Amino acid sequence: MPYPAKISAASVRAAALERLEAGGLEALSMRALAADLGVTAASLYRYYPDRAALEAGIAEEGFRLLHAALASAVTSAEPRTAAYSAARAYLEFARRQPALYTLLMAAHKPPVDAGADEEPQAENGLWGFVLALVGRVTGRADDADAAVARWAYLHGFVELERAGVIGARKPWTSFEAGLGALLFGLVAAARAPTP
Amino acid sequence: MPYPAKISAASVRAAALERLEAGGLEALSMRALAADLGVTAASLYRYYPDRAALEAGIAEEGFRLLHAALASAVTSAEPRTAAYSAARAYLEFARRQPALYTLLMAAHKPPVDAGADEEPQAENGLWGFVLALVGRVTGRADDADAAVARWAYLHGFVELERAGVIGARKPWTSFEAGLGALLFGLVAAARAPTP
DNA sequence: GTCTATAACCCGATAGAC
DNA sequence: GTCTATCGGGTTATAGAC
Repeated sequence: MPYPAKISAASVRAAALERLEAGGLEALSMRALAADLGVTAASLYRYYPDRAALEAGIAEEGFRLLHAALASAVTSAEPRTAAYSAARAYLEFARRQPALYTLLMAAHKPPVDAGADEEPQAENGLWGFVLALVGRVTGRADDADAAVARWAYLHGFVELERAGVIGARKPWTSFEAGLGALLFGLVAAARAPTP
Repeated sequence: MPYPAKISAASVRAAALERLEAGGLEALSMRALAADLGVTAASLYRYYPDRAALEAGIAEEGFRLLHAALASAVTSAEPRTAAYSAARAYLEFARRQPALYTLLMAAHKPPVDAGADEEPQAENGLWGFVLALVGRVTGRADDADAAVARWAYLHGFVELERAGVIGARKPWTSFEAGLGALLFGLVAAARAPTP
């Protein structure tokens, strides 16, 4: 007689996020997740048809969380200050939720399929935010090259730190120094259309 | 009567590299690897006590391969040209052997253990090479910050491309542009000890 | 040194009762 | 909507015969 449902799509996602934070991505199995929720694995399939769908749902929520974290970190109207704040927030997000971050980065793997653009909405919103942020620094709107470069730097730093490459050398100072150098160079490149 | 050994540590590693290239990291199971070699899984344990040891052996070899690829790509004595060549070679290595590259980056996870530095030799050699390469551009020897920043950018670009983030936007132009901007900024920062 | 056989786990997913 | 039971697959690793 369990008439009021014990779980919901939202509660499944929430439990999945917790488990992800705690035990990493590979610890997220349908069985274990169901156990956390006090149900059996079979029940989950009422809310998500398979594991891939569940991961997609988590990623969608993760992109929203990341977007919100970046947006709320930007308190200054000065472009460069804003870019720094957002970069630190990005790094912190990845540090605090490493498994979720990994899932986000692996989320849009499905490379082609068809022509229809069915990218997750939350991700598009995030990309637009980053694009605008960088554009205000370089003075060029829609400067995708610059935005990609910045993102690559941030992502690479996150992963190197995670891999243990940093730490032994110099953790924090490298981040600020490299970010400063990259922004400096991007601004210079935007002003002089380069060789 | 199989007296001459069918396999060896080296042949195991070689087969593992092939399989890695073909089927990705998760396709590298002791069973499948043994099947490739024409033996049973149990035989592998004569040469590597467990899976972790095998992966470590592969990683060691992978670092040597990467180091060799970078070194042979540097044909110019001009620092900036050399840095560009090495960067392209790095990107190409990651593109051609994606699974091996992933394994390399995940290889030194074992974070602490004890005080003794038991890092793989091949990796230290690689780091020294990169450090010298970047140092010649910035004019500062042992500029770890700059080397880390450059590495982070390269690694991040590799991973973003792999994740499908690039491609849809702008693949190649972003790489060169961002790398140029980063190097420009690093040189500038090295000359003026910064704010 | 390689083999067979097997222990002891893990996983995703489904059918059908309640 | 949740359950039990189960199918069918995967994995690392070991014991002991040859």
